[in-house]
Amino acid sequence: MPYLRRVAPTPEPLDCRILSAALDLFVENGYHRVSVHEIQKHADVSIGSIYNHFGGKEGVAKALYKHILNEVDELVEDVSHEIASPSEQCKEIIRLLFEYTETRSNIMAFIFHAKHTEFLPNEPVICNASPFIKIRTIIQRAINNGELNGADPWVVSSTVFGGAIRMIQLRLDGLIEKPLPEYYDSIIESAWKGIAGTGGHVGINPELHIQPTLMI
Amino acid sequence: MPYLRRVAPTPEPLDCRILSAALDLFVENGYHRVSVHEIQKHADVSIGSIYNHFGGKEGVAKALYKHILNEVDELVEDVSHEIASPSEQCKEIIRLLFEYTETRSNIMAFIFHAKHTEFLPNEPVICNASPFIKIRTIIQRAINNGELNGADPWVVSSTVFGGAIRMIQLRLDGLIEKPLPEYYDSIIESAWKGIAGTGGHVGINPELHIQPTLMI
DNA sequence: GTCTATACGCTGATAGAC
DNA sequence: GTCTATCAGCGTATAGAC
Repeated sequence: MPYLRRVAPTPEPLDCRILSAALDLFVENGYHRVSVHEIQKHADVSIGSIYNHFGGKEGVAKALYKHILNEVDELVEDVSHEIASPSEQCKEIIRLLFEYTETRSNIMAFIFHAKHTEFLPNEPVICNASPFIKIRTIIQRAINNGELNGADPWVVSSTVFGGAIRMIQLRLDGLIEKPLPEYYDSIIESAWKGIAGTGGHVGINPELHIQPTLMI
Repeated sequence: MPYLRRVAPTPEPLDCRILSAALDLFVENGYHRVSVHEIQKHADVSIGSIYNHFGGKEGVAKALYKHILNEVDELVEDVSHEIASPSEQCKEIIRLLFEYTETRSNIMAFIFHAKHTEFLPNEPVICNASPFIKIRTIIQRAINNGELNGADPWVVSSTVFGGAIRMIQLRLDGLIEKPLPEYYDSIIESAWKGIAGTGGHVGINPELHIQPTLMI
């Protein structure tokens, strides 16, 4: 009777409980304000287990970081295989990131809000992680393609993803009140067509030089 | 003989030495990896002085934060008074931010890289600080003006500043190798005119649904 | 106001029973 | 492999002399 077996479901693996608790706590309070004891408490495991599995707090953060990066990497891979046009791949990635911001906000917060170099000193900056490199490759393909214009790749990728990432951060910070998917069409159109109105100047501004005055 | 007096110049005020040292250390190592002893050592003052002036490490961070936000606020104010067109104001602000990224990178890093809520729990998110609110007001004026199009203000401001902020972060992370001012014309043009090429689709992508697979 | 020496709590980490 | 009890060290903060 297989049905009965499901009355006592296999409990969630210990590793997952630890990582899940750590993610929540890190996002909520920041890495340094979370102690191993708190993780242990929230994950309902012993301290010893945490050290056995991950070697310590930094090990937990590292595993979490790798795990999440891997998921994002798969997301990019999936999109790459499902869609032919590089330009459309970018749009789909943005659409999915907007979706995740609503459904898995902690993961997005961990990616876009956490300052990883502060608690993972030996890791390269996140922009050099695999999925982000892949995204820049997609951009380059779109440029070669003619789907995106021939400006500097940094400028193109910043324009394509900068607005979306900005909105994700504003949403995570609680400033934007509506779910991001509602803005998807609009942000894509703005990035691709630009935001110049009908009444304004579209050129580069003239030579204006306000001297910097910062004191520190 | 006023000249002679300058042989022994008034030493830099103690407060400034502390804030300056703290800024460097916070940016280099992150707030939590910097101890009060290190600040004391680098600023060449005693621990007692730090506690007398700022009440502790968090007080130093808070003062630094306020000070820098104030400088940015003045920057926005200056631009507002020098330039009439809201749209041109945005461009000039971006130009200045690019300039600062080269000349005062620590300040930019403190603004755009530090996770303030982690060490200043009671402060509102930085996007709600005065200069950023003013910038959004400028955006709104440009929309009312017709200088920027009538999309949602969040979309417009994210498109206008998202690309620039992205480039600042990439530059601070060491990925972009050339000084940002070289990209200024290009990023402005991309944001205002969009980045669609001649050979590509400019429309919204069709209904594509890749299911989320993140596990945590 | 400035400094030195000191106290104390917290946190990451370990040892050892089960 | 899992757990509990305990340790050692660091880092904030203070007390008190000058």
